[in-house]
Amino acid sequence: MQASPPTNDRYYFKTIEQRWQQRWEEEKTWKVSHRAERPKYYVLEMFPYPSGRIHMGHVRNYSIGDVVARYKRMRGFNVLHPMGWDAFGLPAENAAMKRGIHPAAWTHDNIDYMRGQLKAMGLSYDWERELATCGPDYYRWEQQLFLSMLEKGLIYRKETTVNWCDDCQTVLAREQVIDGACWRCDQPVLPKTMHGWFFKITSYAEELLADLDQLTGWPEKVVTMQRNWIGKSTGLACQFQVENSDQAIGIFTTRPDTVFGVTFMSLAVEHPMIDLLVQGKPQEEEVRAFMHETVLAKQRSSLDQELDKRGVFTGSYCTNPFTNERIPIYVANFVLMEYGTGAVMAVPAHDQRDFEFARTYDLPIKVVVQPEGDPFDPATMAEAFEGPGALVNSGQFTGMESIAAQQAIIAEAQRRQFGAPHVTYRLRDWGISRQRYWGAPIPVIHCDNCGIVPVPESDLPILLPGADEPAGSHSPLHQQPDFIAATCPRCGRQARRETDTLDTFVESSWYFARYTNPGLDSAPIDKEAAAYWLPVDQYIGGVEHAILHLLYARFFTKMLRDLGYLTVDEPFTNLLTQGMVIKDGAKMSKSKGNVVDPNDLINQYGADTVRLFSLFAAPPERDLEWNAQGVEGASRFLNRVFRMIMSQRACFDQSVTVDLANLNAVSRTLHRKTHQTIKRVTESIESNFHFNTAISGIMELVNLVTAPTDEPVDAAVLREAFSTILTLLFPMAPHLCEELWQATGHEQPLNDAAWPAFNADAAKEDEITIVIQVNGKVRGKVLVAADTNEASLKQLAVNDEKVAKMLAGQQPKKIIVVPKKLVNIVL
RNA sequence: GCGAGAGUGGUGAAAUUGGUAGACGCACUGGACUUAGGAUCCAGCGGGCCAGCCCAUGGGGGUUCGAGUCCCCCCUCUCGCACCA
Repeated sequence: MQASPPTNDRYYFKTIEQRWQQRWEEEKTWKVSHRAERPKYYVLEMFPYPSGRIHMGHVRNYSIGDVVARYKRMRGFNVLHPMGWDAFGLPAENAAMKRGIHPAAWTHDNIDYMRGQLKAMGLSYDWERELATCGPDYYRWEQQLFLSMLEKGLIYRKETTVNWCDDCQTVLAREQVIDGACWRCDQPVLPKTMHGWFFKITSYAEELLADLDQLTGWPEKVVTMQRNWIGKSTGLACQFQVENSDQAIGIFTTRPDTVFGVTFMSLAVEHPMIDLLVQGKPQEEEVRAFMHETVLAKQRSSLDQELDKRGVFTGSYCTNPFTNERIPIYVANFVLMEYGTGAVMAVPAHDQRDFEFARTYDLPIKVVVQPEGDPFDPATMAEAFEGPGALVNSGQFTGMESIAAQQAIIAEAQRRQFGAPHVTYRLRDWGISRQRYWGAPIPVIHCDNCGIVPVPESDLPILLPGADEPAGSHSPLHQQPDFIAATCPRCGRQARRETDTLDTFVESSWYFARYTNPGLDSAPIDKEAAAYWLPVDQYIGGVEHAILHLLYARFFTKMLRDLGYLTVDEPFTNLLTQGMVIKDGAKMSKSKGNVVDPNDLINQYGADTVRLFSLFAAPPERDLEWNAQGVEGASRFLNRVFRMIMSQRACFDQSVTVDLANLNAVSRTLHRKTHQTIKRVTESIESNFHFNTAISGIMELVNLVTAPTDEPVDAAVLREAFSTILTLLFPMAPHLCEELWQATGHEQPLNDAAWPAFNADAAKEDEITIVIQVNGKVRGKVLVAADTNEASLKQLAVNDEKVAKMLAGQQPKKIIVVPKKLVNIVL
């Protein structure tokens, strides 16, 4: 290794950073194994999509993760810190089309470039674990997991109305539809009927909800969002017999206590029983016209505005099983087929939507829940009463309170066998079929004889055709006859290969488990390695993944546990959702034209400066306001550290230890501050990763060392201060600190050093400032020995010149002494 | 509408269990060193009358010897969900 001559006045970050990066690369400094004595720590940043080049959001995300990784290593942990690429997806296909190249080529070029950028940041990854989800060595195992899930009944195929993005020519999951538009291209989403594959995530709904309580290391906001997304409702499922028919309509309600107030029934326009109800009725034509019109209106309104409540009578009636009342059946535009049963028992007095509908069509309103106060008058009510109260007009349940009545009514329905307690979730099964090329092929074969036949495991992987030939086709698979042609594994006849590819969110749902042994060629997951490393101790990424990715990953973890691969229930013990990088009041983005390219910054200031700035400007969970001058500030600080240590490194020549008894005042103060800083920095990192305050603590120590003094500083104390500064700063600015560590004569790299030990005695102040207050207002300060007792403090306060003046001889009412803090005199 | 979070100097932000509000940085001002300084160093830096004091953590109440911190009401902003029966 070539050593550049150390100089006292110039911090050549380029030379320094290249030298250490090269050494880390050659020595594979961060290679880890699950066979180790030390306790494990798994820190993971959400892996990037290889879009071209890294942006400031990446810089921030990976700087935070790298500090955690390096800090934990210094604390003695065996740290797993991997990196890879979420490499399948639409942008590659779009870019490929635009440029006339293959998506694989585009993706791999981007990966190569971005890998170089990450290495230029000096991030401490175990690069031997790098994986790209578009590689057959990754998706082959995903295909195998698909087969296992299929076998277990966790995957099914059905025809549904899907969210179709015409621009992207593909289906979207419900989670990928934002305000009626595609999450990627922002174009309106259209309904389309087609066959698709689904993961039965709903069979884990209860566990996904219940285990949220375990996630105490997650931001409450994310837990709440997931809870709302899963959306559990409990209530009564109940049958309403259709008049003159052997059919019944099933309904679900969370308010069984209002069942005596039902005055009509509303069906979604998609409800399968409508045909039967209107057949031969005079209303048939009107109902069909309404259904048609409503379907069109729902498409046009792109879901973002509430429609007026409208509907038509079907001409049919059903019977309320509790009252035997005759209930007219309507079709209504506001009832959702996807939730509950698509049929609603309408209680206009106690549901605002039903109320509006009833007022529009002049339907009866019957009050059955009455809170204390004046009784409601259906004729004059301005809105529905949705709160609890005592039941009225409710037969045997009259007089009961809502909550008790709900239980009693459900019990009654059960006893009389027309209803039962029921739980409904908002969460729906995860549609995973995509009609695009650049994704993992779904490993099944369609046979006219045998139906859907899984591809035998020995035939895996089903390779994505053309991916390893630069000129290969990247048309959607349903347009590639060579791919489609297959023989049925069961009967041997000609059959068709499935042409859907998997949603890219499938890849990111289990990559963290694959990292524990990414090269394994006999199974998707190395059970031994996964048992050692998982769960991820600290996961770090953007809050935009609060629902989608994090819910899917949790689902996969539970599913992989049930398949025998994992032993944990939850994948991520602690979650840090970092804020956005903001410039000029808006998120940095190409479309806004306010991006700052990390490359330019690294070239101009060096990786350490860029890292330091992104850590110092704001705590990680908060948005980070971009500020060019702030980068200058970070750069200035590192230069100061460099000059400070290079100009005084002679103190490292002798190895004397700190001799507390013989220190002058300046040295004693520095020794104390050094230990106080260790405590402060450690606590800032440990409690909540507030690196901004950790860095300001180090800055204070540097300020003290460089402040002019009238006494010489003891060499051992100075050396201790310098070592401490370098060690504490190392996780944030590793290149500079390693360089200075070496320049001060250390043989072992700082990377292998331990976090400095805090000495409480050394940090203890022997003199403290006591604040003197009168009536809670600061009136003076006095410097006293730390062990001054309460009585003396009181005396000191009363004798204070200013206090004495205010007292003017009178006795204070009360004197409050807070040890080591203040004395408050109450007049 | 429902749910969650946040409002502190010119600015990014700090403030154990309630205990000196504004640490640290940026910007700014003055000075030193310099042919020069956008380098570096020293000093100042919430507001007002510039002494002593008063006013200041979105606004208004309250609890307390003492409130940025706890309680109640209101305002503003951000983010999620949104006809979920």
